[in-house]
Amino acid sequence: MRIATWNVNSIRSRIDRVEAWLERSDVDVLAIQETKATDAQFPFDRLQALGYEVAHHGLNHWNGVAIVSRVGISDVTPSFPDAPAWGDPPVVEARALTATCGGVKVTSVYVPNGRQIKDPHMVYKLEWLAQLRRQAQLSVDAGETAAIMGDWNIAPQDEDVWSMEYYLDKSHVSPGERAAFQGILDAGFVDVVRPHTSEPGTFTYWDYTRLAFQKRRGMRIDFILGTPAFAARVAGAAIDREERKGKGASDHAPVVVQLED
DNA sequence: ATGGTAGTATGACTA
Repeated sequence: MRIATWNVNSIRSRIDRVEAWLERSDVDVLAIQETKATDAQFPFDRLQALGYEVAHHGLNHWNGVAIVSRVGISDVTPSFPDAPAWGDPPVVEARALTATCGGVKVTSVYVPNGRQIKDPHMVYKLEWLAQLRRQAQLSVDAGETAAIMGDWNIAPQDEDVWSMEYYLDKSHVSPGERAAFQGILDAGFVDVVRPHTSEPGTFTYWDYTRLAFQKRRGMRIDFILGTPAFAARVAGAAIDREERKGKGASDHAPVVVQLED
């Protein structure tokens, strides 16, 4: 079974690319982030025509997460217990979606950006991750075959950004964010992709501006974290940076894991 | 040089 995650930055503007990528990548399950759509706007028919079942959680034109699967999809659950709210009035945003696909409990996450070190959105980000950690701990303790995958908006290690000097005092690399990410690992989850993609300069995201992709100025912020039961089945992993190339690309590349049966 | 580009309910905000 092949399982992947991809921040597509709008499913409506990216649907041709997503369709083409699903056809050539041969993935069975894809967790999508930033659909930027409501259910009414989501192109369910296009993905269903390729043989995938689709679960989507989108409230408006911001955020939005989905899971598409051709190995079955059940127990679909939007968000997670005690997820904090954001905005005025405060709303629990569409940033997480869980479903069971082919015997694996998959959670698609779009972690809040944080914006700046001293920004209310950073407080929201850290609280969101603290609550996610609680769920992660329950999942590990229950012995589940589960993965939390998506855009974490955190570069956990210095080598996960093209320049620490550039990111000094910016979000994504701060001690607080890294501690929050480490919290998920401390709960027992494992980064199952890094061991297979350890080459220096391996990133999953490149800013649209300043020719960042061409200059190889990226960040590794998209991760597939699995429970020990999930990690034990991982046979390989890859980051499809080819998908970042050309006109109409998302600013994120898909991340893929191969699971043994 | 708070620029650049891409997305959206687009002349305003998010990433």
